[in-house]
This record gives sequence, C-alpha cells and structure tokens, in this order.
Amino acid sequence: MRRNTIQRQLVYTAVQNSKSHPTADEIYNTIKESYPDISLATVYRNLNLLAQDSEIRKISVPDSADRFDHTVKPHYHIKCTCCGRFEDIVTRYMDQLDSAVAEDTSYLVESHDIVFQGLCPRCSRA
Amino acid sequence: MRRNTIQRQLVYTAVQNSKSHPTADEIYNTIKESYPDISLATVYRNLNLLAQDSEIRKISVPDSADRFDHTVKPHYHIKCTCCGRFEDIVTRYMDQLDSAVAEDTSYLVESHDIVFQGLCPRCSRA
DNA sequence: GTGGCTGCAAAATGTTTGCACGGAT
DNA sequence: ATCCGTGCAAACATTTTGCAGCCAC
Repeated sequence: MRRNTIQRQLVYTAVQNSKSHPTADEIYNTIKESYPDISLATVYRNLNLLAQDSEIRKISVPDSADRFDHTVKPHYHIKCTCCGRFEDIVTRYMDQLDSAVAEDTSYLVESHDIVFQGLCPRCSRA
Repeated sequence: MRRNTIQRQLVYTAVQNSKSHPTADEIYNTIKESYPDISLATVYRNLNLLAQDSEIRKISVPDSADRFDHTVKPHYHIKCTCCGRFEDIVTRYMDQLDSAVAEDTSYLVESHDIVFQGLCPRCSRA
C-alpha cells in the first residue's frame, strides 16, 4: 500500500512544472526553496517510485546523470554532443519496431528508447 | 600524437575478444590475469580514447554501468528488465531517422542509439 | 497502532583526476 | 630529451541503503 506523502507530491509537482528534463539534483534544489528539510535520498526514492508507477518517466542519458520527464507518452530525445543540451523530439513513436524486434528475438518487448546525438544549432555555428 | 602502449593494446584486444558487451570493470579483471599491474584508471582512459577514435563503441545502458562493444558498425541493443541480460539486435541501422530528425530539429544529427527493453525468453517463462 | 516513509549519514557504485615517475617516440 | 601515458590514491558524481523516529492510513 502506497502512502500519499507531502514529499512525494512535491516531487511529482516539481517534475510536472519543469519545462525541461530535470536531474534528481535539480528537482531537489527546486523543492528545497519551499521545503528546505527535504532530503536528496527522499527525492531519489520518490522519483523512482513515480517512474515505477508510470506517473513520470526516467530517461537514461549518455555520459550524464539520469533525467526525468513529465511526459509519460513515449517519445524520443536528442542530446547535443557539444553543450549537453537535451530536448524532446516530436516524431511519432514507432510501435512497429517493438513488434518487429519481438519476432526477431523472442523477447517480450515492452518499449524502446532512442537518443539522437549531434550538434545543436548554436554549437554547429562554432 | 597518440602513443601505442602495451596497456592500450591489451584493452583493445580484450574488447575485441569479448563476445558480449563488457563493462570497464570486466575488461580490467580480464587483463589483470595476464598483466596484474594494470590500473583501472588506465583501462577507463584507454576505453575512452579508443571510443573517441572509433576503434570500439561505448554504449550507455539504462540503470547500469557503461558497456563497450567491439562492433563499430552502428546497431541496436536490447536489455532484459528482469535479469539485465544485454544483447545485440540484428536489424539494419535506420539512417533515414537521422536525416528526418535533422530536418525537424535543425540539429546536425550524427547518430542515434536505440535500446529496447523487455523480458528475455528465460525471464518471461517465470 | 502499524508499517511505509522520512531525514540523516554513511556506503556503494561508477568514473575521473592530480601527481610523480617511466617509457615510447 | 621530450612529454604522453602509467599506477596509485584520492576525489568526484550519482545513487542507494541502514536506521531510528514519524506520520498517513
């Protein structure tokens, strides 16, 4: 049975209100402004619980800390190899990849993540 | 100018000889058997240099340590969410995704990685 | 009242770095 | 002779965990 604590609500709200893709530490610092007693461990615990419950999404980013996304609907991401900027891609999720791979591998495929890498407009001008 | 040291050759060879997708620590332990003085820091340094030079590939794995791949040709991976098993997928690399995303985002897209997740045959039977 | 959740500190994990020395060029 | 790469240890970054008390149920 899962309890509905103040801390979990704060974590959830902070992720929802973030326009970008915050790291655990960014969430922690945001919440601390209004609720200075919260602990980083609690932030991590709740981010993981919320991700388990599919209320937020956990994204694994190459060469940096995990990020969290308020958008639960599957979608893709792009990372600038120069400045680290990290953004959504607005293409349609390709369900058919999952079924194709399921046939080829005899895995029970649940999902896939795509991370594109390249130079963002600003960095490519330099 | 890059020097050709024994240690770098050992790291390169260890990655090539590995059938799977070893972590830095696995490479380190393999090499230590024949060359006990090698340091983990040296293994990390050389793995990163080799990946920079595109002699091996570095793969970011959700919720676990980075892995290294002797296959330089771009291809996709799948991870079992239950036992952590990690394998190649033998589909064709979809170049057209990179150009499509380049058009949509005005990034200079270099590449993309896909990691599928699901249950491997063994785990799905349980 | 109970047991899941918290804060804190410590530990665990994964990776990088400062430094003096040694070896490849 | 140069100076890049090494081993070592320490630092660093990120995330998890043990524990005693607390609070939502």
